[in-house]
Amino acid sequence: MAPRTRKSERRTEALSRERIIEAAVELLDTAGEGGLTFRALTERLATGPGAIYWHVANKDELLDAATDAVVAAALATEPAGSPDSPRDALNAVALGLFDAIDEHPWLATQLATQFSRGPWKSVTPRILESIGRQVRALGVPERRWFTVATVLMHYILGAAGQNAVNGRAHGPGVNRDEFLGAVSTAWKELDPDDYPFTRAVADQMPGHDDREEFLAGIALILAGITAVPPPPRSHRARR
Amino acid sequence: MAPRTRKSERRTEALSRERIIEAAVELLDTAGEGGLTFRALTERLATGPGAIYWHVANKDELLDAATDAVVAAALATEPAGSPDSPRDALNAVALGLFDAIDEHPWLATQLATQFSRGPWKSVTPRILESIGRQVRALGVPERRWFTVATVLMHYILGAAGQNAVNGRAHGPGVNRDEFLGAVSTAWKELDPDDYPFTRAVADQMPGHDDREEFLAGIALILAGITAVPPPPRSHRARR
DNA sequence: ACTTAAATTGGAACGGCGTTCCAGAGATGT
DNA sequence: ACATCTCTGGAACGCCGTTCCAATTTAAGT
Repeated sequence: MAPRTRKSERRTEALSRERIIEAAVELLDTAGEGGLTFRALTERLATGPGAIYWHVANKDELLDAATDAVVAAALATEPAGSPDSPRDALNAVALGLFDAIDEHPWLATQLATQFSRGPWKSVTPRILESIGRQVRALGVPERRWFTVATVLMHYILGAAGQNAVNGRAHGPGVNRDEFLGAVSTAWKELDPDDYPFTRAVADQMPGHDDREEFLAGIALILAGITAVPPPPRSHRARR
Repeated sequence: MAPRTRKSERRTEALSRERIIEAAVELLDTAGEGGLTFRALTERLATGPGAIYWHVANKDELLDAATDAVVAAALATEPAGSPDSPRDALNAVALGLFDAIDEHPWLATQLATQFSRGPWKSVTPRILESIGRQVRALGVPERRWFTVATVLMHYILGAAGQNAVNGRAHGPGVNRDEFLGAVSTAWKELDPDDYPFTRAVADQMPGHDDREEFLAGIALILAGITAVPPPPRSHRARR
């Protein structure tokens, strides 16, 4: 068979796992979730698929690594000795994730799908740890650590992902206010018999400030912590 | 050009959007998220792609429809006049979603990605309405409806999705307890300096009952409702 | 009953994706 | 100089969602 022709010269700057992950993040940021393909990656890195597969097992691992890198960076900001209260520190962690998801909208989907597959891998402990430390600092009894941290984590990721979507462009010239207004009016056209609640909240949606609403949710959960906790386990008020 | 040869006879039972969605759900249930392909669908329905595309715009719409159908069915159970307290009714809604996600594990991913794209379409108001009605019945002041319902929704969907993953097979002969045990031991091998909290909660994870833990999270949020609400809006303590 | 138009079907083909394969170029040691 | 190992990137494979369109069934008009 004919010998393969080698045309281009070898890369000058060596390929590395870090460079690949970095390029993947940039590609996801600029071209969206569907923008990360091995072909786009090979073009951007001026190489071939085999070179990438030498450093990375497959696309899932690459996505995991990109997610982990961005989340780690988001949680690493504000490390130094800010003598804030645990509440403020928790809000800072939450807003850090909020901003990271806002800046990299693909994170929302990626975190969700990563939770739904190999959920307890690298990124989950990272987030749980950051939240959990503040939960512990708040004086929550250890028995309830898991419940409280889990509630906070799910709310933070869910709400941040939701709000990140609101702020994105949904077509040419559609900004956040227009988008939320469109949703609001769409909800007000729902059947009054089937959707009384949704119609009622449709009014208060367009006006609110995202971060404030987000923090209000966290405050609500924290208020639940200080309230009388239900007895240990399987011991709720009965008889 | 040569005339196409027509070999098989036309379907006896007519194809319809409902039949396609039904087949899609079955395919997702049996073969997993990756199991739904147009080729598998054409084989199962004994037809061709064009026939399916006549009834359904594309795969995303099909996934949306499948998700909506399953969620609607889950929320439609327990309609009749059970004179439960709003708390019990809310728990019932939450457990309905919990069970639906447990029975159709692809729902977790699908709901998450659907939230991250056209988030305010059909399925979101459906869930928000079911939760919101109970929030209203609980006597929550209208100003806080959106916050409370949103917190509950994000927690319910996040935690239910997470727990659904735990219960699934992750390889041959790996059941829930083994899986959680493996996660627990993996967490206990994390760096004690970097992950003190995660290591601490690793112990209490394998033992707990899923539903009880799930409901404990909801109870925590509900406890926050009755606690003193933070001042109206844009009025938090500053300066 | 015959004709005609519209609704519906399903086979073939297209472009793009993740992935695999492997010849060979650079580096390194002998 | 050679042998060996690391790393590269072009070509090709199989599967995917989707499109195209001839063929067929159904419905309507006469």
